[in-house]
Amino acid sequence: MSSTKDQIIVLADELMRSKGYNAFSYSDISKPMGIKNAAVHYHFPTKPDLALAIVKYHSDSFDRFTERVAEKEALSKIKFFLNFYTSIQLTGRICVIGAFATDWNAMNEEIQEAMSAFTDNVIKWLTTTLNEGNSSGTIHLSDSAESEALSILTNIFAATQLSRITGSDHFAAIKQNILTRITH
Amino acid sequence: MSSTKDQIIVLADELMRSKGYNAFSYSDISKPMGIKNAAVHYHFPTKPDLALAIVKYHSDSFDRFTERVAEKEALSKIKFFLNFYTSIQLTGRICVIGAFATDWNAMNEEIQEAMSAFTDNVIKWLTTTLNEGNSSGTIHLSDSAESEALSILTNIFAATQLSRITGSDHFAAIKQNILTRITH
DNA sequence: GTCTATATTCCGATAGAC
DNA sequence: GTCTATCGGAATATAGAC
Repeated sequence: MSSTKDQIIVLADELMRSKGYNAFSYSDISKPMGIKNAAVHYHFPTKPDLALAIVKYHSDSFDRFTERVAEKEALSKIKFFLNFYTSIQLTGRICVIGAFATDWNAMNEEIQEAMSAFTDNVIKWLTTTLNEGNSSGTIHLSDSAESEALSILTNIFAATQLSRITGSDHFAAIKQNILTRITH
Repeated sequence: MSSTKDQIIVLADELMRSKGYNAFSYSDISKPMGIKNAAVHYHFPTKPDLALAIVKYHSDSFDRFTERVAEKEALSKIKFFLNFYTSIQLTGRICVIGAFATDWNAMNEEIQEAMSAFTDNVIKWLTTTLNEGNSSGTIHLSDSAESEALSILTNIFAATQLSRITGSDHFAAIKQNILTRITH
């Protein structure tokens, strides 16, 4: 049981990450939900309001993710992170970071700031986790932890994009390459 | 001196890679060029025609690039390739691969096939070049050449996206990380 | 909180003159 | 090859009843 408002966010997020922000409309949300355009506008008066809600949705989801894996070993945390992207790829979507980056100049400042804060959070978590694993010996770093974090993040989120164009085999190869790199 | 048609393609490409395909309109092209909507439609009857022209434009540009560097040493080729992305980043745009990937499900089959062929070409060139450098000893590979090619490509094209959100320092770090990886 | 109805604007696209 | 003029449609958004 989730509220109409929550259902709208989930659906809008799916649309955003499959067709792009400017390719979906309020009726793409209202029709499959069996409600009217005006009902969506009641919950989210403007489309930027909807975009902002999508950012917050991902920000909250990521916070829950980090809490869920907090007690696990570092390399295991990274694997859970990468497996999350596998589920994105399997459903034909792309990572929210790339989706917003592409439409960046069509977004207002409030949305941009929320996305920046969220993305910085992801990078910080990756950096900290890589350092953890490096200290305990399960992860091997050949550059600074932050540089490796940026490398891994761009690898995996771009892999969801690239595999749309060239096929899912490339996603698997990129994911494996990351694991090979940090464990050798 | 370039034709109106060529100027339209260049401008449409800039718009596509700064605002996204569905965020720019025919008047975004005609107004700055000082012509009318109908003139753009004369050269490109439909918007998908314009998108297809953008793909061909990049495909031709890439072919000219590979010819230009053909006689250079492998590591030097890779550096030219990465420097090309630096110029993309400096102008605030993103790589065309990511731009089309995000709007993938809003594109017709003809465009998708052209983009797939172009992207495969880029991957093949990277793979061949990495093998070249590995044989001559200037490039170090710790995985298959194709996996490393995919890793480098996703790193650098996603870096143009990520740096929009978190700043240009991250682009520099990712680029440096690639070079460190293949030379150590 | 959802509805009907509608306002407004913009977009992609076309016809026909020059 | 570019223009004026315009069409049809879709999109965001709002007013007011229920």
